[in-house]
Amino acid sequence: MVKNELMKYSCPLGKAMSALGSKWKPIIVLVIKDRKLRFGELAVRINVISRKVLTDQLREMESDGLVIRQEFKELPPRVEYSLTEKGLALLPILYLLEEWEAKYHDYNPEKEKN
Amino acid sequence: MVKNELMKYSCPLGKAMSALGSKWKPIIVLVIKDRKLRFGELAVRINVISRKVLTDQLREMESDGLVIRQEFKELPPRVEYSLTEKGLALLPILYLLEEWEAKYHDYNPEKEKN
DNA sequence: CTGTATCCCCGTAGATACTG
DNA sequence: CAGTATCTACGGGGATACAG
Repeated sequence: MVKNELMKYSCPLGKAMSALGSKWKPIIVLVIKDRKLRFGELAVRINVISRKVLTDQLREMESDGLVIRQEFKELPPRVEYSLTEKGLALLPILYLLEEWEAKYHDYNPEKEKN
Repeated sequence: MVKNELMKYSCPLGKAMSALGSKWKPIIVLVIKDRKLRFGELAVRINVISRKVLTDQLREMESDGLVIRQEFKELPPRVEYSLTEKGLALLPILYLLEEWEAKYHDYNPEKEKN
């Protein structure tokens, strides 16, 4: 969970990366977007993630203040996840990362002059 | 190295995160910035990283087209690292991440209305 | 339906010593 | 100075089975 105490308490970027620097968290943020999604919907849309890992990631994101978990006491149970303001603020940054990847995905650095 | 084949070849964000989603790469990008830094200077500025790991990360970043490695055939040897255009394009995004962290580092999601 | 409980693998990264 | 070469440890992530 705590990737590295040193990281968490030193540079701000380290803290940021420990909040979203896992394999799945950025993707979960992108998938939830501005909607509310049930656990099962999330699992379907990210169909390569196991349920255990999805649960783990969501729990961590919840305690990092990225997502809200809303549980309905019904049968069958229903749980809806949505982004907090903090999580929503991350969206445009993730879009920038996607654009960056799209722009440079075939980039080959020709020996740059100095 | 290849974190996960599925990730690398599916969603663009997955590819982006595999290029900078490691523990040290974002920090290395921020430290190099628009300068050229020698290996030893990097090691000093990120003083908690071991030399082996620093080398590994730099090699991967080189093959991902993020950094340029310029070797001078001198004695004692000198090697200078700098960001490519691709790496430089990452800088503003990382700054946004820092701002995001700074803004929300004490954020506590009050039960948001729906 | 929404999770837990286990168990296990493998990769990342750390420590240390050595080299051209 | 700028790395390699080993060896080791840890823990994230995956598979599977079970539970409320």
